[in-house]
Amino acid sequence: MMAGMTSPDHAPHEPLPADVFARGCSSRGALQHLTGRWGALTIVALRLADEPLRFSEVRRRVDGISDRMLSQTLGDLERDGMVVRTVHSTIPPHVTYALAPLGLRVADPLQQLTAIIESELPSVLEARALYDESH
Amino acid sequence: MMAGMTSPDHAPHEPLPADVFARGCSSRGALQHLTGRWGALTIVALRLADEPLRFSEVRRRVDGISDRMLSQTLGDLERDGMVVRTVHSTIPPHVTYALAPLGLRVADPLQQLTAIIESELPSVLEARALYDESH
DNA sequence: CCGCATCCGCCATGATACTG
DNA sequence: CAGTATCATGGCGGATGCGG
Repeated sequence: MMAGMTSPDHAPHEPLPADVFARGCSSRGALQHLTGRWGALTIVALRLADEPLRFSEVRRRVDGISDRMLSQTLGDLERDGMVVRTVHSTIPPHVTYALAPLGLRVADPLQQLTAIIESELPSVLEARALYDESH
Repeated sequence: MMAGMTSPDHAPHEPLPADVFARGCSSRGALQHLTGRWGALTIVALRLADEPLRFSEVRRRVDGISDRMLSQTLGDLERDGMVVRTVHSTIPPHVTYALAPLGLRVADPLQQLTAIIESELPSVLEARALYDESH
């Protein structure tokens, strides 16, 4: 029994069990991996690169991420089918990460989101200044 | 595009465009408020409601959120200009939250993201099962 | 060297209780 | 009803070390 809002789900074809608003739904976990501190930036970095990136290249693009968090983030995303990890048997060995088809789909809204935030940052800063004045 | 390309040498106070990939950029904070644990769900809940919601209504829709986190999340979003808080001087007192224009813009990609995750949850679960088999 | 696992300090989170 | 205050905890992230 899922607690949560009763969404106006009038899907005539098939039931949609997934509900990100439901506390126990697995989609929450998947969303968290994408919207967590580093998930979105990692996905968008891979999207903007438009080619497989090595571990250190992702780390360089996602400024400030630690090895540990990058490793964990990529692992979570790979497990969820968002990222494909490829080991190249060369010398020295060489591992690349690329977006899986599913990762490419979620990358689209994530990139839109980062683009909006970047372009609207002045508005955000202005709103913060106003807010801080009266609080 | 400039995203991800933190030029190695540049003037420190140059009016550079916002870059979510840069460690110190304020846009990181704004992104974090939106992609944090509760930010996206709160925004999308307000978007789906399509009308101002009371504190307790948001809490009911965003299943599992605590008073403390909802208060903090709404406060952060209000400060960033994403949400408008309105106090109605009635008895009992009545406070509603609605999306500001900027919040409405970011709600669009966020809602797309949640929709993709919900519809693709079976793929995610299948990917996880495959991953867990070989790890 | 690159990728990733372990130890540990710290902050965000959450449960509970209290206030306007 | 709409929050705020206090305290306990777990996840985050840095430093370090190991394995390929």
